[in-house]
Amino acid sequence: MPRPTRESYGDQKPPFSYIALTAMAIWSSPERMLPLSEIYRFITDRFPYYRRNTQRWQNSLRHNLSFNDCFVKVPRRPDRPGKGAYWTLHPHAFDMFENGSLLRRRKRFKLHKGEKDSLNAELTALASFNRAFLARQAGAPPPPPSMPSGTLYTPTSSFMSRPSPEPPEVVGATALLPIGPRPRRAFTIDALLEPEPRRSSPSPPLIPPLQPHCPLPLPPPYLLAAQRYHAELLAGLQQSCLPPLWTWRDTSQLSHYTLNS
DNA sequence: GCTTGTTTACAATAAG
DNA sequence: CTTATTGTAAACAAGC
Repeated sequence: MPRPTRESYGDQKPPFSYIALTAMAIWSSPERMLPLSEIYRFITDRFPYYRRNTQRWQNSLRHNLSFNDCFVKVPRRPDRPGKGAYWTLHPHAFDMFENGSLLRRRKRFKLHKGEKDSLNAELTALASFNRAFLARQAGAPPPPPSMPSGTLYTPTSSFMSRPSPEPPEVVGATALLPIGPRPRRAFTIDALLEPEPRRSSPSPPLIPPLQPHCPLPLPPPYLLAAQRYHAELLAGLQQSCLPPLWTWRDTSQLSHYTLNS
């Protein structure tokens, strides 16, 4: 645990809003996304002021996470078990802070209803996708490595067996992007298990993941599919985010930030 | 019971 | 002064 130095704000309240503090935490992480507990830890590690009255400010921070559209809750990958979801920044929310001042935003970032709906549909589809994989993992033994990559997923778990008009091999994606301009592959396990995302038109190359999680024993196909989805999501987020918004000015204490121009 | 997350309500403060 | 943004409290649900 870092000790406060005379360079830090010490016990004084840092001149950053909760939104700014949360954005710093998210942005400082390698994957640009953090669970809630890690956001807490980032703040308490660097700003001693927030080591007291934790109930109060953490409630406020959670309020900000839910209330502000600039924060996006991303479901955990099935191979990353843990509590709570990951929080990241919306790709369109990076001009919130004007001229390097993290003290107050230029304007509130607010999504229109259509954008919000399609984003929520996509994220709930991802959550359903993850749950389906977990259910399959728990119910049936992991698929043999010889499983053909085009194998359709037949839902067997209880939560998938609700009466539904759509084909059963579509996992929770019935409402995926009914409106909205972003084209994306059909969110079926079949589509995600394909070796390469086929793109009808040449699209800009995706930014490679910062930390490719690819252990030597190759994970089963459904894990690859989930990883690919998250990689695409992350790449999409990063395309409008690079280069990093701010850097540390004091690397020993990490309490002062400067915004890159 | 605790953590995470959502939501409403209202006070406080900065910005225009 | 008016409005927009931020901070705080609180009720509540879901999941572990």
